Amino acid sequence: MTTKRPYRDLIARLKDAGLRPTRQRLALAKLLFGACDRHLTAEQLHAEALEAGVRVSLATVYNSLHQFTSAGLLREVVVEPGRSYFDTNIEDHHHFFYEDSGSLQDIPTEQLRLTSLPDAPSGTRIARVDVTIRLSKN
Amino acid sequence: MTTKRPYRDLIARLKDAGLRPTRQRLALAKLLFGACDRHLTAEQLHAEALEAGVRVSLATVYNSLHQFTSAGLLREVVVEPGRSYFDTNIEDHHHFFYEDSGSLQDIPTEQLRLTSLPDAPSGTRIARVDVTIRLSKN
DNA sequence: GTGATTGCAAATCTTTTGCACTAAA
DNA sequence: TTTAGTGCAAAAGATTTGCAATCAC
Repeated sequence: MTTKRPYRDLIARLKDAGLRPTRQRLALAKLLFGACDRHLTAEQLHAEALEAGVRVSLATVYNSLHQFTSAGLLREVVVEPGRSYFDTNIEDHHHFFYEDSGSLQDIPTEQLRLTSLPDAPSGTRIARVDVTIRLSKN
Repeated sequence: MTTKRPYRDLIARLKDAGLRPTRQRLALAKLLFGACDRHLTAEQLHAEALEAGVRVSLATVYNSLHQFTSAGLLREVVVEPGRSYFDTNIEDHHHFFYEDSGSLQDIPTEQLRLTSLPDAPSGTRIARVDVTIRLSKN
């Protein structure tokens, strides 16, 4: 588990994305892509890294998250003023947002499919469609 | 145009919402609700107020926007990290977001209707569904 | 070696807050 | 009056940036 083995894929993944597999990027990538799909803020990822014994600065976490996003490894999700989430699921999908806890959850694709979309205004094209279902407590 | 006439409705509107029709709130309400539907940031509204010769502090603009939102006169829309828009259209509707200019535009209701939604997870109810179509330049 | 990456601290930007002052009822 | 509302300046958060030190290749 702590061998070099699990880094194999990650190194390739970073290289393919044009990013040098530095110690920090690898450690962050491992936390992000190691397990299931996740929705994390920079702050949260930074805390996880420190807990895992990875020395990395918050600035580098921000930089890495944006680099991963530009490279298409992550998706940035904005649902609250003043806070960005980074989603490891880059498939086409949508979100539940729990207003009370501020957490995000993927909506299974088959449960929400947009059948018809408006045309993009002339001179533009649709880059992405985000559906957020905001949930409050009963 | 600068008579007291146009304030009649606004005064009633604020009073109905449980807000004292102060000079600042009235002026802001006039800018917000005077014409067509708008999408404004606090900063933008503050600038407009100053241009219109209304002396009001940015803090009061923020306060008023949130009070209007709580009162159901406005809707807060979050599409970009670190910036909130306030939408004078409180009907059920969705948005185009122009990524290059950072501006919002309503999508005519009939052009995007969600036919099926997932059930709300137990213990929660759907407070709102936001669809944002992100547009980039061709 | 050399250019990319990192860490730190300072800067920036939006938004909120505390509190004395002012205005609406 | 009396209580809500306002303005200011300071504080708070999240994020970014500049630059010297460090690391990957």
